[in-house]
Amino acid sequence: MARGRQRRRIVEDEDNEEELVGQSGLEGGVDTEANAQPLVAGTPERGDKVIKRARQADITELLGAYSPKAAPGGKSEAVSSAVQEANGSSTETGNAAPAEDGDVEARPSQTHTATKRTCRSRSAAVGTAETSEADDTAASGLFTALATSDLEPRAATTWSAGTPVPYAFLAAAFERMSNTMSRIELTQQLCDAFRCIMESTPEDLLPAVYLVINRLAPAHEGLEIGVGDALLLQALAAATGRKLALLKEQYRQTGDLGDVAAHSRTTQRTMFSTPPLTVRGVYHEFLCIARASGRAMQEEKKRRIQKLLVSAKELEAKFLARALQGKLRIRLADKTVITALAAAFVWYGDAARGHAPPAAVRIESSTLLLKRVYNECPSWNRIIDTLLQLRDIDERLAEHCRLTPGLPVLPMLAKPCKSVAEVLTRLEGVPFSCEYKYDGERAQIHRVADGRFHIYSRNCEDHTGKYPDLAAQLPRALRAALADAQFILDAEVVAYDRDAKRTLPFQQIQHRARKNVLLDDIKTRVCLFAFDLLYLDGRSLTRCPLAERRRLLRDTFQVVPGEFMFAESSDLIDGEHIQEFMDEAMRHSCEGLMVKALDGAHSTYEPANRTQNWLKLKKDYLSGVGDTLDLVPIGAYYGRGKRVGWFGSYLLACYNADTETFEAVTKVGTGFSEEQLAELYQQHSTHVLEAPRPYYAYSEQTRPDVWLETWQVWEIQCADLSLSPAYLAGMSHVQEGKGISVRFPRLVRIRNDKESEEATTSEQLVEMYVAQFQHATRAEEEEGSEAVTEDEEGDA
DNA sequence: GTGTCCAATTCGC
DNA sequence: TTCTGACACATTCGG
DNA sequence: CCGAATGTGTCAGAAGCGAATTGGACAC
Repeated sequence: MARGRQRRRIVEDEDNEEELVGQSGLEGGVDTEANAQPLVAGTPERGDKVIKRARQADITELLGAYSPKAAPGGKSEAVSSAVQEANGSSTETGNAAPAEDGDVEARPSQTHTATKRTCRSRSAAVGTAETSEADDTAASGLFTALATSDLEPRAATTWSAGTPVPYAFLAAAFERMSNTMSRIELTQQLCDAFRCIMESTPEDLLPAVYLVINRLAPAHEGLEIGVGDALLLQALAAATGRKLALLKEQYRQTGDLGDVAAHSRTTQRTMFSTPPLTVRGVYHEFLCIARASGRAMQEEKKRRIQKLLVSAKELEAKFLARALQGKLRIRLADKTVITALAAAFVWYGDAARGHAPPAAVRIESSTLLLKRVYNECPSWNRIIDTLLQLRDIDERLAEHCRLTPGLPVLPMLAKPCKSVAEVLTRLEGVPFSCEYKYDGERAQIHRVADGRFHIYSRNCEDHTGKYPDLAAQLPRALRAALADAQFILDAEVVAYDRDAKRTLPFQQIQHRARKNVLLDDIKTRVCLFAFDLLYLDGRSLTRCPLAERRRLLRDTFQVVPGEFMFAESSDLIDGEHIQEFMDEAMRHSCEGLMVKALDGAHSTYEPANRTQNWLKLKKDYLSGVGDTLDLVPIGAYYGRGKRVGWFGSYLLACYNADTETFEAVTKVGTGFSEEQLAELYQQHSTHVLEAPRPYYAYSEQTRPDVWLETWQVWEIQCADLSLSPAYLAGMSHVQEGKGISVRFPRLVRIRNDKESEEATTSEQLVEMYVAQFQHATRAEEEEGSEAVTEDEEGDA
């Protein structure tokens, strides 16, 4: 299985199928034996990665300074330890008032973990030992609501225990959820649905969870549905016998393929009846669709979708279509699922033991535990498997689903900041560090037991095959004493010019093939800029402070110029220096800065959370600093989903004064308020053209749904200018056959003071494009040979 | 059969 | 990646 | 002192460019 994991679809499918099908009970058999095994063995699945107890003790000691506050009394040992564990990350000192027995529910904010603190009054929070902190999901209202329910799972199910859960049950739940506005209610509904399933047919829980989050398998397995609008519409046409063009038109009007499918369904009702769809059946069918490959793959996918749709009732068809399109639109994602699942398991466990309704506090601590576990082990297969056997959420879950090299961790993300001042207020009174934010690709690098490396992308996709050069370079970066170390490293891969000793633009790295790259074929070299260490030889470091992680990082690795370097960083104090450092970063072709809490309880690694702890500062966030263009809308596209009835995006052009043409530069679909969107639709509807003006320059790939007159000018903010095969602005002026476009366009405002001929010109665009590179070049000249600095070089 | 091109899809930012 | 909007919660303000 | 107003964080769901990949269609 370990072998199979690093390859993709075709060959490994056999293995995967067994794994998925087995665990989800899709083959009918409940398969408990296979499932029971890992629990006993201590480490599910890849059994060889047992973490040594002794090592674990080390880390506990290391974390001693951040010891948990007292857990609330009167709780089961298991839950207490869960709370302790979770609390470990957030309490700076042990001086919080000891929790008393009694009505814990009344003051949940004291007992739950504040893995992330609220930012507003950090100084105050420090002063009061942070007892008033609230977690993101620590809405007492939420947990109280989840703890009160009169659901009788058995009575609420329409199917008998042990039989497959009908897909209609899920579809009905989806429909209900997409109509409830309140998040609390929504979570409650999801919780109820999960409870019904696990009380009656627990083996359907895993496929149900996958259908809810609309994924097929853990991200690193790389299983994708591979169905887009086009194919789906074809299948729909075939299943209902309606004209493709008609369906397309309907899609345009409703913006929702689900509605189209549901509607088509009713018009073409049954000639013969098919067996009802089941949750496991639909999930299994999705798997098959995802795995279809080779000759006539599209046909097969289409056939299977068709089959599903034919068997589907109205609501079922709606959500099947949405699921296949990847837009379930039930207003919930991972975090909500975690909360609902945690609550459901508390109820489930209590039901088994004949307890009274669960207390809000226990649901809260279970949610935090589950969240933590999911962060470090994002595999629902593994988690649900374990939970079903434990029939409870407690520390044993964390034991079985822990950080393991070979299983990617959700990466920590940063919050955008609009100014240096904002950074300072957010990090007031906390030591912090600034790092260059390199313009490359995030990489999480794992060294597993057999000494090999696995490289994962920001989305936990396996990119090992994309960077064989990194795997070859890495051993040189490990210090001799730690040559065999297992680790998980967080870093940025950046295209690098070794002769000039400088980083290259993002477009270079984007150019690399995605899989099966051979060392000899590599043209663009790559340098790794490491900035964090999450795991080292059996120890999870995610709850160490950044200063500590960074120390370990530098103790473990050494700089190899041009191959492995540490992200340039500086532990500064005031805003003045931040600005200076930012300018310096820009001169080194970086995107900006990352600012991170360095020490204390708030500097831990919080996977997947955009916390205050990591802030990102980019020049184009800063108002009036980044590149701004004045462009003219010349076309528009119909909106979908939320944007039905309006234009969802517009095609924008610059003005070529020489040829007196408007040349398409980019589309823009973000930056406007809903109100603005509605207004713009109104306004531009009255300026629609039958056909494009002869002086519009565009390529077929960007042909809009409607053409517009040139009567407005919009100010557009962007991050960079890029060379484009799809846009004709400044065509061939910089590179033969390429035009100029922009990265991350968004609307800033409407320039009512400008005529369309006063828009940014093609010439100006070319100048701006060229200027981008002069910055870096000039910086290099000024700094001489020291263009690349490594503060660690002498250290190596 | 083989090669070439296009359209659709996914995924990086 | 970018952005906005809705919700839930916590704090502050005002009668 | 309590309710209203305000501020903040989280989450979901709109939307962008460019590149690689892959199947299908078509020419040779």
